[in-house]
Amino acid sequence: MEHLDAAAVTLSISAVERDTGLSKDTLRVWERRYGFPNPMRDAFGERIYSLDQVDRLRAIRRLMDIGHRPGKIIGLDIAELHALADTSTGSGSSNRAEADQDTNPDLAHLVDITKSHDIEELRRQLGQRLLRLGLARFVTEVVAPLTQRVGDAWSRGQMEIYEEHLYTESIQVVLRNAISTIPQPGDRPRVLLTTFPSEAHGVGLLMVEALLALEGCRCISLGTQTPVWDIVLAASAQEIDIVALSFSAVMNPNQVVDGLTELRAKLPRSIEIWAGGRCPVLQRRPPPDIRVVSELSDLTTGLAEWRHRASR
Amino acid sequence: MEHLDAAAVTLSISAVERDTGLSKDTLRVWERRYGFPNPMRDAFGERIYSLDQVDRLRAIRRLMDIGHRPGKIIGLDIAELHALADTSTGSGSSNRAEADQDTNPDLAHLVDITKSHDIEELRRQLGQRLLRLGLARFVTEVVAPLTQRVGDAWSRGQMEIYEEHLYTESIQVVLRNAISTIPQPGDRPRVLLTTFPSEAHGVGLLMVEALLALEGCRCISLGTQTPVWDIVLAASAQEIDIVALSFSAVMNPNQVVDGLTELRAKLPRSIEIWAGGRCPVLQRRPPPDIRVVSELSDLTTGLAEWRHRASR
DNA sequence: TCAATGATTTGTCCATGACAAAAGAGGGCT
DNA sequence: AGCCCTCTTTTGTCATGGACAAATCATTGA
Repeated sequence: MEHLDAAAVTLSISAVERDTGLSKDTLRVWERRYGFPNPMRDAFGERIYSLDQVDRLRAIRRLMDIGHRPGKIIGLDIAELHALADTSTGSGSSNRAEADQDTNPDLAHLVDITKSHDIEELRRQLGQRLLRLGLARFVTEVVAPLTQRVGDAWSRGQMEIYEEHLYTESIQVVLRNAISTIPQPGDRPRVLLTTFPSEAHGVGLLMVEALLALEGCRCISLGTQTPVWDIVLAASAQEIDIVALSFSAVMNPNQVVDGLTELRAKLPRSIEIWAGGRCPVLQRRPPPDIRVVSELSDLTTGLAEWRHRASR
Repeated sequence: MEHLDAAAVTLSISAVERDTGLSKDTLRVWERRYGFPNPMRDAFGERIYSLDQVDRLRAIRRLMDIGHRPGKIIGLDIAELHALADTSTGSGSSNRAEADQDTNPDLAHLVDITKSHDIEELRRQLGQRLLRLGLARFVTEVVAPLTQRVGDAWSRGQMEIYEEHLYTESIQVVLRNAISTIPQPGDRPRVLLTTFPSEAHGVGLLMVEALLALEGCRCISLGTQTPVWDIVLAASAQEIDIVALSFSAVMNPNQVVDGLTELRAKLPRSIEIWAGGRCPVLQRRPPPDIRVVSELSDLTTGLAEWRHRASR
């Protein structure tokens, strides 16, 4: 009778593929080239991976997502991987964000609540701040920096995936509720919100939707993961003025640039493309004829400019 | 629409894997054994599949989901496949669903609204039915069959992906709003809701959450795509009684079975696993010690049983 | 009619080789 | 510095073909 101890648990290669997102091919080729992972074999000669190795693989995956290369980090043990995650900041240590991190005890408090798994309390606290600050300030001063903190904590291995999911779900509940209370939906511009197929993170979209709806935009959200061609179809069917896309730090830079370029080519010039989020490549080499929204506050200025252009 | 490229479009093996749910290994071994699919090769000798073949593969996949075996049907052309799909009813249990499809003009009306792209109207109509029927009947009599219809229409190519996204988003808004108005959250059982990493569809979760919350369960949703090990961690941290998972028809059957078996092995026996959704493999070869929730109405009976057991 | 047994089908795994695309490293140039 | 053009290394994915357990079918005997 086996007990559920972590030591005895092993996974097949397809289970590891499912849990780490690394393809079977990649897992085998790493083993061949780097000697890691180094799975046992079962009675049939098939690979069986220990939980330790899967954890290490996940840590490696996270570091790769923020720009590290497998060959350099695959030899490190789990402690070294975590240490590396601590020193290498994923989302570029911008001065203001750093300051927020250090000086804002309220955010730290909210992160602590998240880690305490008391989601009722988290939602209560979020709701309280929403009421106190109003939706716009709540989004820019609480949700945005808090989400970044949670993302950072996750990429450093200080937070489990399920904790991040609980956080995301709570934010969604609060934001969606708030959005649905915004009285009269505006008319123009009509903004289509979505992400590319490899981007599953949807909180950024909700933040943008909240801010734009407050400013009197008509927001049409497709949720996450829409293929480029379907974005084009939707924009045309919905008579869209602006297509707004959100990119998290974990997205492949080339997919971002290629996708945006392709989208720009397929959309009529009259439709603007706004790209925002924590994805570094947007700052470093933004595609032409795309509006990069670095900060949430850029939304209002961008909107003012659009309205000015439209009124001519 | 611009059909400028329908004939010229080809897909790589990984694109076909994504679109059909058939693994690369399976695609290659079918080619080796049956001579189909029969992809062209590009300049580098890599397989490129025509849209025709992908359509045929999808049709084969659907027939397999209702019990046909690949060797018998892989030689049929697309017309024969469709004919076969029409004659062979999916597992016979679909009398009620079938009747719904044919007799319920209201559902057809809602599908038409979805395809007309008037999301304001769609939400209005949904809200109206919610008020008229109450949340429980709204979920079972409107959302569930409607979602199935939309899914069917999509898999038959009668609906664009973005239209399905618009539908999903509208349902989410309506359901989440309704859920948040359920007055007192119950205490027990504590139910954890989520999906496996390869399952991005979250509407099923919301339906279950609505029904269970109405019955006085405490629902903790992780949203979609949680790795198995994190489900285990979350279940323990949240003192969960029941883990409820949702599976759409497009999920790889083996991933479903393997994942469930693995989860069952890692969770303490005291925590139940409930698996529901339109995934055929759940009916045909359900893993042991898992409660398969075939119909939404099974939730109430299952809950009554759980409470009976718990009260002893 | 049903259960047990042998035959066939089918999906996944394995090992190894190959190669394009991405990322890094220089090297001149302004 | 910064930028653009090379060359080299790294890395993921694809290909081939062999193997085999598990699922399913077909057949036999009670």
